[in-house]
Amino acid sequence: MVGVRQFDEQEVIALALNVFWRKGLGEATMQDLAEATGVQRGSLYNAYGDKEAIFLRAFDRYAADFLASVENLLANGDVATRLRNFLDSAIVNMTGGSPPRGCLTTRTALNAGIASEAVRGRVQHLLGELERAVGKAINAAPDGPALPEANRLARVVVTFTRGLAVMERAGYSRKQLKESAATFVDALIGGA
Amino acid sequence: MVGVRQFDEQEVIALALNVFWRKGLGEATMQDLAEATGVQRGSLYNAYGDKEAIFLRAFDRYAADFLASVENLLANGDVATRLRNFLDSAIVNMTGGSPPRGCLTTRTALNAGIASEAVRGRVQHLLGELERAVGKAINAAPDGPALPEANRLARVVVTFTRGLAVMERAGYSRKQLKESAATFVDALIGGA
DNA sequence: GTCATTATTGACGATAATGTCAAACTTGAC
DNA sequence: GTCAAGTTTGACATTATCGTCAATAATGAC
Repeated sequence: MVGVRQFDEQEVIALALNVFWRKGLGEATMQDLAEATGVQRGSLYNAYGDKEAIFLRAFDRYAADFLASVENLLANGDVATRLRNFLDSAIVNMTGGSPPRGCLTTRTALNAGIASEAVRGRVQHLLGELERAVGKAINAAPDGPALPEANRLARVVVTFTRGLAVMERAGYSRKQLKESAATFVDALIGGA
Repeated sequence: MVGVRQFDEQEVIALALNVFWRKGLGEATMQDLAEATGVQRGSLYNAYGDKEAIFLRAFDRYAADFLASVENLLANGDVATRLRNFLDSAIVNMTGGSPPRGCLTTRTALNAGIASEAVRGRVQHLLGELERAVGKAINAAPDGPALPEANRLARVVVTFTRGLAVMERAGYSRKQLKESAATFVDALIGGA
């Protein structure tokens, strides 16, 4: 390797992820990324091609981390406990930062009409993986339902988390979201 | 009145609503609005001031119409029937058009971080009104729960509809959304 | 019919973002 | 040390959007 890259790729992608998380794919500019990473625009174009390529790398990292964390939280307890842990984690994820960053997946999905096929594919894939993980987890719980029903419920749960992400953007507080999530689980599982 | 407006305000706002619905407040340009309405950019600036003012008028119309329609659908039947009607209406609303337009409220909420205080306020107000209408309706149903619980459930239901809107943008079909909604109501009410 | 008032029009300058490129620079390989 | 390969840099042309404005046109009031 001769002409060697002057910046740490991992770090640049992490910093870029933060920009996309706060502004969204459409609103973030190459200038934003250059400022946040300390790498000039020209270098970013040379290294990655365009903004979307950077976004895809950042999103892939985000998706892998989030999914791994979720699988871990879904591993133990009865159905209600697993769902509570999953929903809490999603709420913490979207209300983190100051000001809160919201949910990257949801923001990206909302621009799916504008974004490219590749971006749409990543969102769909992550949502599918979440459904799969939740379905598997509630099916495997000691009091879990049988498989086709578990998968239907998983989709409802994932859909509900997307709703929480929208409500967060609309101004609902972490506390309000947690209360809604608790009501949801109680009503869904019949624990109330 | 001396120099009189050359265009029909109602029609222009309706055409503008369609543009915002398809593109979102941030992505729609004054040029888009000018082309869709047949009114030149300069005239739009003269008549309304800026893009956001046009958006607020369009959104207010949309919100009033949607809310009126929803209140109507929530007026009869047991809790499950009322919720099914409400969810179906939301799904039809967001999957209408070709290609589907999605949900204007949800798209707008996702840009709330960027948008102005006035825009955020409209979104919050509409969501609040929806919660109020749903809470009142399920409380008033023959088999409806008492009030504090009805309101908590209403928030869960409204949150779920926001989730449906996100899933629609992610590529889920009307049929898939309806199936999810049915599972949701069955599980929530215990009708399954 | 005249006029005052308002709307319309098209052009203008400003700003911001994109993508590209040649020149300069850096560095590992030999 | 020299060199070739790849990176960095700053500048450039292009495109898009915004908001404004002076000139022109239209019309209700009298």
